[in-house]
Amino acid sequence: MDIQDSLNPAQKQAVVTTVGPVLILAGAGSGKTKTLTHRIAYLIENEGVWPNEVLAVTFTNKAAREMRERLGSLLQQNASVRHFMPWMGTFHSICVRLLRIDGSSVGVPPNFVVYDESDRQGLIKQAMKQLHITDKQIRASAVSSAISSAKNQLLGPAEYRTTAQYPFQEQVASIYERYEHLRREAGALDFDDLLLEVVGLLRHHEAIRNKWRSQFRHILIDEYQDTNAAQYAIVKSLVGEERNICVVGDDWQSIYSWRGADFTNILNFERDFPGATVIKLEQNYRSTSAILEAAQNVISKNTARTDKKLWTDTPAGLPVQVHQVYDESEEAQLVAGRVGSQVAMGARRYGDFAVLYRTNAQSFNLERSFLQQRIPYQIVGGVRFYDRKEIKDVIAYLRLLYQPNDRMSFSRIVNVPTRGIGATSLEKFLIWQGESRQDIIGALTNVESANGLTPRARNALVKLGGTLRILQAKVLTETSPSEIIETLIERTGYREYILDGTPQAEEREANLSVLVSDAKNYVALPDFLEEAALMSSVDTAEDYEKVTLMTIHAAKGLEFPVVFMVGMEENLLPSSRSLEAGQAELEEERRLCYVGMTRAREELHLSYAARRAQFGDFRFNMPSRFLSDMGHELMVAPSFQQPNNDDDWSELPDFDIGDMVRSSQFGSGEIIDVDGMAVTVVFSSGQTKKLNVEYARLEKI
DNA sequence: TCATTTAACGTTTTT
DNA sequence: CGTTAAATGA
Repeated sequence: MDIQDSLNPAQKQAVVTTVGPVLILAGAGSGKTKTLTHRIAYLIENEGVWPNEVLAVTFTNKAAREMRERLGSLLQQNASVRHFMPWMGTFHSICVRLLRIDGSSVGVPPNFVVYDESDRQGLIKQAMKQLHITDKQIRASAVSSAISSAKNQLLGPAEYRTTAQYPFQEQVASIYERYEHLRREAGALDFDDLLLEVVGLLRHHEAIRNKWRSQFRHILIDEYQDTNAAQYAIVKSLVGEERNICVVGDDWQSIYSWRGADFTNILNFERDFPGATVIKLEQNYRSTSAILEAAQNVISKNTARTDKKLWTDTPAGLPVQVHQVYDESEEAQLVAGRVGSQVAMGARRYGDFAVLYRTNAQSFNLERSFLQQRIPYQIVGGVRFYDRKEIKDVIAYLRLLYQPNDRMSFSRIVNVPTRGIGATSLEKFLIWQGESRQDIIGALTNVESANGLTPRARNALVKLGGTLRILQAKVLTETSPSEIIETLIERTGYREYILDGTPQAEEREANLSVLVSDAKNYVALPDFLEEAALMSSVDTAEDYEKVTLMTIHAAKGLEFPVVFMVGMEENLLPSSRSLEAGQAELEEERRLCYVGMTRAREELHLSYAARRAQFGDFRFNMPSRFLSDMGHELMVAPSFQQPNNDDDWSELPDFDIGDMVRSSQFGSGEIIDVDGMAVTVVFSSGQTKKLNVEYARLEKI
């Protein structure tokens, strides 16, 4: 089979135009991934390009994995099979690889570790503490996003200070400075540093830049509308004299400007790379024309955009359906009910459905209804597997073994499991360790010579040091990651620590087993650590037997036969923040709405509630303006009946003293006190808990 | 000085 | 319900 066979003319052109800059404006559902993979296959098969001369950048690890698989089967069908692959991955993972090789030129240690958002905020809190800035007045998360956007604009602490105007920015400048100092000491890089250091590497080291330029003879960038200034700088540096750069994107689907993404990068591509071939993919293969038309009506209200006209030759299909409901729990019931009946009729499988929402908080009610109606579901995003406490603990141990200057990780695990080392002892130890010019593990084993520590703390530290030293030896002899983890869990007493007799113990242990089997996929510890840090919450494997629940952001690039978009209300979509912020932000919300709608292949349902519990009380939001933008071809489903009781708590069962209840967490018990939302329950296990009926899923029995 | 108990809080979107 | 920070007790 020829690589070009299944392609339409525009796609074919995108595949065979292999010389010079190429801009592919790919509308939603226009076969973008297919085109990209075919292009790579074509380069390798027909143009004699070696796989390792190709650099393909994707937006998520999942997209990279998918592309790798597709490319594998594409190349296998053809004569010559090469068992190695192009460089594929997110900007972040590519940068990790470059820095492992050449990072020493810009002062990045070869064994650096990657800090995620919560690590970064932890370090910011430490920096603030050292500067005696209370985290009451400035939130660490605010500092974090300020630092992040500074880094995304390629501003170091000094440059940032010169731009500071307000007292807040002055303070951030100091924290930023301190943070960078601590981060360097720990041998760690945060997400933004990965990009920033590579920018510096390529800018200031001509030989290295030229090396990579001649290595990557063909560069492909997916989701180019979501690149930020740092990523843009990397692209510009890597493109060599041949200028074989191909970017794919859709300004209509730019939804990450709050993260520093700048879709003018795609609008300026022709200016940056003169003589570029521009190819528009406008035929949509995904959605029915009813869905496509409604989506097009929404997006066309934006002013800052390119002109495109998506078309399809598929039939109109069912009209887009709008459902008005009374409140969020009725909304959830409606969705779950629809899913349940369609599956019961045999018309669909659970995996055919996706429910999309603006904020993660909205998943709660949906989950409850799905549980009640016994419909299997999976949440994509939300809490990452690698964000669970037991997992982060083990990762912290591993990081410390690999990078024994990582104070953050050390502080996390020094008293986990409990060893009798509290805040005071830790601080004393760290001060001494800092002065003694040894790394943490070395300092632990020599801690006898430290003074000021209580004998109890000293003994505990020595013992910990011994254990870590043994484990560290295993890292150096390149024992497999899974083996290291297993030894670690035993030797540190971590297994005993999580088996504390509570009902969650089993789940925690199961999570550790998953971690061990995950680790079996990696030969060396650094590879595993990198994956753990860069694995995003949307990178979870899909399950075809479950309904998918996720944010609209997380749904980008996916498609489903039936999509429900819930919470189509003013102040939610568009969000209240965007309404306050202004026109540009509102246009981004509109794009977000467009992205959500175009995920649907056959059926699209939109719902809005008259009343919604938001920010602690009840809001009465207007239907989203995007609904009226969609045109008149919508089917408005029968409106809700106002529940006959006007009690605010109608969905929550009434609880009285003496009632028997069941909790998924604590088992069954008896209510002994009721105080507004707070209910005191004595459980059969003997423990007494004060629970909030709004959050605890208490079931009356 | 450390560990356990109690109170307060939760709302964008994420590599 | 989870997590986190303060308060309390050993």
